[in-house]
Amino acid sequence: MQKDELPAEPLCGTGSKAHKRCFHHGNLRQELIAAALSAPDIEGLSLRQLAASLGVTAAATYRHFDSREALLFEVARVGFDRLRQRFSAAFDIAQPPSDAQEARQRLIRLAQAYLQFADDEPALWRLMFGAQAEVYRKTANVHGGPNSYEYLPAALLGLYLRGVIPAVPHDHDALFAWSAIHGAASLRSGRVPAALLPMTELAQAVAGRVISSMQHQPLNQETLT
Amino acid sequence: MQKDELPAEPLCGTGSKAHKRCFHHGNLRQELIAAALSAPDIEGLSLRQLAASLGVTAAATYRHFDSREALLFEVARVGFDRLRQRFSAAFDIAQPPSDAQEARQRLIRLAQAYLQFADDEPALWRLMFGAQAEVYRKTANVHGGPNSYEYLPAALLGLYLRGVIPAVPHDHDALFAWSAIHGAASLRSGRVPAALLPMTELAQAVAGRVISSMQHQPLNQETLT
DNA sequence: CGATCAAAGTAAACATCGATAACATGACCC
DNA sequence: GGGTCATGTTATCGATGTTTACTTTGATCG
Repeated sequence: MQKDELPAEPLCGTGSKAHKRCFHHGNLRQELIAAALSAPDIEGLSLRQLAASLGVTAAATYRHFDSREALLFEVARVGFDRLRQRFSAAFDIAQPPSDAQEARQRLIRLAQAYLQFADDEPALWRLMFGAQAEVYRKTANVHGGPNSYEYLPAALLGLYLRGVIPAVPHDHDALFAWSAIHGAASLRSGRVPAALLPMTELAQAVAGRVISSMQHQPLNQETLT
Repeated sequence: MQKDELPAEPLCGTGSKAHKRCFHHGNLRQELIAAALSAPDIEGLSLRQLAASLGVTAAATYRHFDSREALLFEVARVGFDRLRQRFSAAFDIAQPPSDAQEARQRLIRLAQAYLQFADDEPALWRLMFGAQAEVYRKTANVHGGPNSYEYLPAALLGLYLRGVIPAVPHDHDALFAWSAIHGAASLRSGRVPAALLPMTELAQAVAGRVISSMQHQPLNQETLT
């Protein structure tokens, strides 16, 4: 895949400065995580097979992780960090958008980053947002820097700042936007035929409609809370 | 739970009229499905435990299902049928909405049915729309009657017929609406805090915004395809 | 330099799982 | 009443996650 994000874990010696590596296999911990990351089905992977693929016994994994779950937990952590990196590439959260057009593009790029991630790393995506999402989501941001969850509200606020939408976005607007983007990614990941259009098109369709939903005050009949 | 939907499977005798039951355990097939339906984690259930809970050996299940997957497949079928029942209770697809207000309420009720289902039967929901969604979705409508997937387009068309939205809904509109509703259910099912507001509120917020996104023609800058 | 000792591997075992094969039984039909 | 076949049981297999006991390794220090 690519070089990984985790800081080098404690090597062998306790107090001394980090030498090269310890002995035996090297730092198995990282390799286990890396191997798991590139597995076609992360949630369903077998510890024994994973260990064997690294030329190591299954029991060796328990020197580095309490359980299979604990390994997946660390894998999910890497996943959330990768997602955050993609978000940070979509726009600089510290800088307001230059104009209305840029404000729109930010939301589109954000949606596209989300969708592209699900496309690029489907197994990792399923681990992070699948059945066990509740568990793994906790790992979302132990890291420093801006939180993954800050980007969407920031993008929506940018739309207001540049006059694209008439009111400060409500919490419900952010939830709605997240739902729409996440739902689109989920349907696409599930190969729902309608969601399999070219991704830039999908990102624009979703982001554009999210913006459209906020462009006019809710009409008289139903208050949208 | 409730009495189940599947027609009584072939009893013991081939040709005769249905007597009481066959012998041994009775119609194990139905009871396996029923027991699986009420398991706290359907995807993760163990055939052996399930069989044991019915006082039967694990091997007995293979008289009725080719594999564990085949059982889950049938469970998913029941799930999709239950979901369709909820949809059909939301509105009569054969009847156009009486007026604009009713057209709106139809979409809200549809969203609420979807969300309520995910709330009421979370394990079944995860089976149907989780990691293996692609597999199980095929079971969605073997049944007769209107397909689950027809309700959403019908609701959107109703909005147009009653003048709530100015144009015939595009396929992308239906995809967007589904994404938003499905995404909201997914976030809620994953206990994302923001999605844990009272469900009627959530349904209104989502459906209202879906409608709002279609109430005005897309503005000049981005064609929304 | 060599003894020490903890970190990091192995090997073997256990319980559980899905799945299969061989056998047993009892309901039904002629 | 005997045959037959659907439906159960028992026994077994290979794979899995996990634990235990043992061994190996090499960094550390007197």
